[in-house]
Order: sequence, then C-alpha cells, then structure tokens
Amino acid sequence: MNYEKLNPQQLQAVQHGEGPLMVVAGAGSGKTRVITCRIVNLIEAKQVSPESILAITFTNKAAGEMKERVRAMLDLRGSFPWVSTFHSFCLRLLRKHISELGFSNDFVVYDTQDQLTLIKQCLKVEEISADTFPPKSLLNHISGFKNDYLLPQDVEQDSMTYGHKFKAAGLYPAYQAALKKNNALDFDDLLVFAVRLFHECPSLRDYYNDKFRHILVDEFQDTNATQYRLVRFLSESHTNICVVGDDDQSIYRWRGASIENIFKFETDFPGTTVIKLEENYRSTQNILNAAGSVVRENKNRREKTLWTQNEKGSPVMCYKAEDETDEAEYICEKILTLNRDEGFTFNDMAILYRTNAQSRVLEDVFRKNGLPYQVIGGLRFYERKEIKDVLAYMRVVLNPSDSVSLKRILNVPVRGIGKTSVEKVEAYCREKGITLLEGLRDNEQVRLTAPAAGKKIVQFIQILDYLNTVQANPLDLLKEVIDQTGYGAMLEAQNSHESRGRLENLNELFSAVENVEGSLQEFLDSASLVADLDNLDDERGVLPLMTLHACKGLEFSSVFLVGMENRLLPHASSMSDPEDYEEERRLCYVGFTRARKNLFLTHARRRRVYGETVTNFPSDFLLAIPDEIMVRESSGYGNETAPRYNQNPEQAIPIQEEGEGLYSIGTKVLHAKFGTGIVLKLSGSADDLKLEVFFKAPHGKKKLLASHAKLIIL
DNA sequence: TCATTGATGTTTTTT
DNA sequence: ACATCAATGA
Ligand SMILES: Nc1ncnc2c1ncn2[C@@H]1O[C@H](COP(=O)(O)OP(=O)(O)OP(=O)(O)O)[C@@H](O)[C@H]1O
Repeated sequence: MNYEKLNPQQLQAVQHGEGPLMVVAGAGSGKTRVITCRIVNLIEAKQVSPESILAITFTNKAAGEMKERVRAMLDLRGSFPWVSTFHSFCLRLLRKHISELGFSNDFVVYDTQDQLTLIKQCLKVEEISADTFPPKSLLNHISGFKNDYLLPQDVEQDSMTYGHKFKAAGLYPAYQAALKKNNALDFDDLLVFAVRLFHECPSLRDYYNDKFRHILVDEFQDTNATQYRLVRFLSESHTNICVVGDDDQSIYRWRGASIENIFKFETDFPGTTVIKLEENYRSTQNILNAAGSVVRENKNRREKTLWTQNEKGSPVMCYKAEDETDEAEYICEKILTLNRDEGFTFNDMAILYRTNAQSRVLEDVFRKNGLPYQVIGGLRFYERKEIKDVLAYMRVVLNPSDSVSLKRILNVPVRGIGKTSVEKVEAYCREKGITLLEGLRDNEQVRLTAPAAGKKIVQFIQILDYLNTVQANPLDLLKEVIDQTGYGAMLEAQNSHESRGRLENLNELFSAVENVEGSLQEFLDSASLVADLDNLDDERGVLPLMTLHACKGLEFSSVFLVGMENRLLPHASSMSDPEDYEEERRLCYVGFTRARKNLFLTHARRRRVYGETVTNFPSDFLLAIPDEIMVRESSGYGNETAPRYNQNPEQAIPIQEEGEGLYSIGTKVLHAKFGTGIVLKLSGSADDLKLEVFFKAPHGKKKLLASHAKLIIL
C-alpha cells in the first residue's frame, strides 16, 4: 500500500475496524491525514467497497483535496467514495427524495439575500414593522432554530420573553409556508429536511444505513445539532462512525455549532474508541508555544498535550504600526523580502484578519507594490447583483414557482412593470392561491393592471416562454438570457465604469458555465453551494488574503495575522459574553497554528473604521505570549510626535498614473481571476485605457479596462 | 414609472 | 467611507 507516513496513534485510528471512533487532537497533528488514510485502508485492507463510504468535510475545497489524495493512493476504477460537505450531501439526497416531504424535486435553494426578500414579504403580510423587528435578526433566530433542529411546531413561544426571538418564533411557520409556496429551501433547510427525511421515512433510513457502511466526519467540533442528528441517523444500524476534531478549533458557535457534540459523543455512541494525537508535524516549537499560551487561558477547555520534534525556529514577530497603512506597508515589505531572499513563494504565505473589511487597505498597498494577491471571501461572486439577476432568469425557467427570483427580474432591465402593477397582481395571487407567474399570465384576461403595464407583462411572459424552449443547455440559456432580455444591452447602454465591470463579471460567468458539465439544475446547485474558499488557487503563486474563519484546515510557511488589537481580535462584539470571548481566543489559536515556520503579528495604534479614526490597544491575547519567544518591532518613528506621514509628494509613488508607457503590446500582466496574460491591443484615452489581453486557457482573449481590472504588471 | 436624492446600514465570522 | 436602498418629486 502506498500510505502516507503515520505515527502509531494515527495507525491505530486508520486500522480501527468496526464501531464508533473519535480522534481528538490539537492543530497540525495529522487528523485529516487519518481520515484520508482510513478511507484508503477500508477499501484496500478491509475490502469495503468505495461507494459505501461517506466522508464529510468542511468545505468543497477540502473535499476535493481529500478525493485527490485518495485517488493518488489507490487505483480506483469506476466507483469512488462520497466525499462532500454536509450541505452538498444533503442537497444531493433531497434532489432524489424530497417528494416524500411534499416538495417537488426541482426546488430551488435560497441564499441569504433571497431569504431576506422572502421574510420581508412575510412581515408585510403579517403587518409587522420591519423597523421594530429587523428582518436580519429574525432570520438569524430562525436559522438558530433550524441549527438546533427545532421545527416550527417544536418552537415554544410561551417560554420566551417578548423580543426578536419571540417574534421570530411566531413568524417561523409563515416563513416556512412562504418557502414552500416558492418551492424553495433555504440553506439551513438542506440539513433540516435531510434529517426529516430520515426521521419520517424509516425505509429511506434503512436504505442509506445499508448503502453507507462507514461514515467519516472531519472538523467535528464545528458541527451543529442538526448535523449531529444526521450523523446519528446515518450510522444508526452499524455505528461505523469516525469523527475527528479539536475542541480548541471550534469557531462557528455563532452559526449554531456546538463543541458539546465532541464531549457527548462518547455517551451517545457507547463503546467509542477515543484516540489522541499529540505530536504536531506542522509548526516550529515557538509557534506552537505561542498558540498554546493563548488558548490555555480559556476556562472552558479540556487540557491536551501537543508537542513537536521540529526545531525551535524563529521567534514570533510582533510589529506595532502607526496606522493600517503602515501595517500594510510593513507586511508588504516583509513578504517581498521573504520571497526574494528566502525563496518562499507567495502562495506559501497568507494574510489573515478578523474582518473582511480589513483587506481593503492591504489590497491597495499590495497593488501599488506589484505584489500579486487574491482575496478569499468577502462578497462572493455568485452574490453579485448582475450574476444574481441573470441566474434569477435561469432559476425561473427551471422553477416557475420561484416568485422571489421572478420579482427580482420582472422589471430588470426596466420594462415598465412598476411597483403598483406588481402589487395588484400579487394581491390577486394571494386571493386565488396561485403563483405569481400564474397571476401574471391571468392578467391578460383579468386586466388587473393599467393597459400599458399589461402589454409589458405579456411581452415579459413571451420572453420567459422563449427561454423555456432553449433550457436544455446551460450555456445557450445563459447567452439567450443576456441577449433576449436586454440585460446585456442595458449594461452596454449605461457604459459606465461600473456597468463595464458588471459586463466583465458576466463574461466570467460564461467561463464558469463552460466549465460545468451536466444539467442546468446541477449548475445552479453548484452555484448555490460554492464557498469562496473553494476558489483558492494554489497554482498561480499569488498571496492569499482571508479571514481567520476561512483559514481553517490550511497551512502556510509564513502567516501574517493583522489587526491584533482589542476590539478587533478579540472583536468588540465578544466583550460582553465570556463564551464569545473564548471563541475569539480559539480563532487566534487557529490563525497561529496555520504557520509552519514564521508567524508575524501586527497591530496598529490607530485605524480608520466606519470612516472614523479610532485608537486601539494591542490585543490582550498578546500578553499571554512569553517574551522569550516573541520579538517586538515598531515603526521606528517611536513616539506620537514624530510625523509618520510622507509630506514630500515626490516620495509618494503615484502608481495610479498609468498613462502611456505602462502598458504596451506584449506586456505581461496578472489578473486576479484570469491569471497571467499578455497585452494584445491598446485603445481608448489614457484615463480610459482599454486593453485586449490574452490569458491562459481556459480564459483566452478578454477585453478589459485598465482602470478597473486591477492588473498587476509583471 | 423613473431618476435623483437622502437614508441606512455595513463590518464578525459563512456552508 | 462606501454602497446599496428607500422615499421623493418630475
Ligand atoms: N505521521 C506524520 N508524519 C509526518 N507528517 C505528518 C504526519 N501526519 C501528518 N503530517 C503532516 O502534518 C501536517 C498537518 O496534518 P493535518 O492537516 O492532517 O493535521 P490536522 O490535525 O488536520 O490539522 P488542523 O487541525 O490544524 O487542520 C500536514 O502537513 C501533514 O502532511
């Protein structure tokens, strides 16, 4: 067998036969490797057939990597284990069986924006003021119910004090009914409905218990109650369940995850074999020491050993910056030096921060200095307005009852179907209990709206009907949507800086569709479930920037953790709740332990936040780190009176001045999404320079705006 | 019905 | 600071 290296404890876990198994161990101790090798061992040594193994990972990317590893170790022809996230697994399950629960299998998955639109509608119908009860807060509570597997009928409003949660409980049934009317599930429903399926259909439960003989779950510390139930159902008959996790790395409590799942596992699964891994293979002694010092301050925690044979390594560096620009410049310089002098590639380093907003200044400085980077997270590609609009057309074609999507596009681009018309039709629909699209069709006969609007509605329906005739192929459909609905023409007509960016995004959507094989349904599903992290590209050699939450499970030679300040890490919102505060510490622990060799921490005396300058104190977490292993640096300008700003305009490098000369035919450039390319053509004026660039496959020739495309000249 | 303006919330984290 | 969104008048 072509195993990866394993220590005796890992080997024991890998070779463990039947029955429940839990591996609890600190960061970098090879937990994920255990799962991977265990899959291989089950197939090779225990003759378990690949398709009867189900492995759950935290992200689609982790799933992809795990599949890759397994593939590398085994020669599998044909069948393959199921490796996916909880959500993808549930979606696949529901597409097959949801009819058992009274939904049709072409249901649509609503994202947060769609949920928000829907709950606002509910509020309107129930005549609840959105000001006293913020839709976001209500949704959060409803999500909380679902994460705890509380169905609408199980939520006891009586036991609650009057407030947002109370109102959310009251609204929950109406919200679910609205989803059903739209033939839609929200994100959390994917899990809830999967559990319901097993709960209400014993035959399906038996079938899947029989189908999946071994269940493996990575990152078990961040599972919620609903996921826990699902795991129990899946392993009910055979209890061949292997979970792997680290309670110190539980960072999704706010999303309903419960560390308790680790603690109660042994009681819920009698006869569990517990294995601890104590050797860390990833980090230097200093890094491990620093991380341990921080997280050991947590009260609610199980002590565990974590040691390493690795060398002591460099001390942890802690830089005190004047402001966020200084912080970014320090990091930028360090990274360029590490790259130049020590040969670290950019993708072997990472910038981690607590909040997405912190990336902005870093990006500006990196761009100025020609440092290629890639932001993970933030606003996701599929959440952008133009993408959502176009996808909404496609969704309506597939699922005509989806009125949230239908309303979204009814007057986009503007075609003279205004608010009053829509409201009239909606009222009519409610009365007759039909869907919005059906109501719109009736309008021609019933004449609810002004004649002008009625005519427009007829035209709109004609477009939809036409789109229906081309729905077979996602690529053709996308093309027709952009052409026939006038969406593309609208953006071209606007001809603004912004609209051109949107057009570019639509082009990118084209390449995404081209790369997806399979049906329209499968494409829309994958679009609903992709996490931005799944786009993390290790090939291109660019520096990744991401939040501490997004870095889970990854590793880098050098890690920069920025904004080590009170109110940022720990975040201001955690200060009032000790449990939240401890989670911030775990977040810090997760960040530190991503580093193999170098850990750089930075904090700024002042930074702009919400457009105001605030001064922050260094993070209290820094106090836990022993002096012997940390070297402190500062901006060299020492005290407050020293002018930090470069008043000399000649010194401030004006990179924005990208007049002639900066680009010419043949210039090599780097684009955040398309990678490296070569300039083929230049046109337009200096401040509105248009480029035609040829990128590597699969992107090919692209037209870009120099001012918008954020290109880096290589 | 549309376009401009002011208001609002965003930034804590996301499958 | 910035962007998106709702109210306002044309
Ligand atoms: N027995 C071993 N010998 C040498 N290296 C190992 C061994 N086991 C794992 N590693 C290496 O240690 C690193 C961490 O492994 P892995 O990602 O599996 O740990 P983990 O416990 O899942 O980490 P985390 O909890 O931080 O996500 C990887 O680089 C892996 O290749």
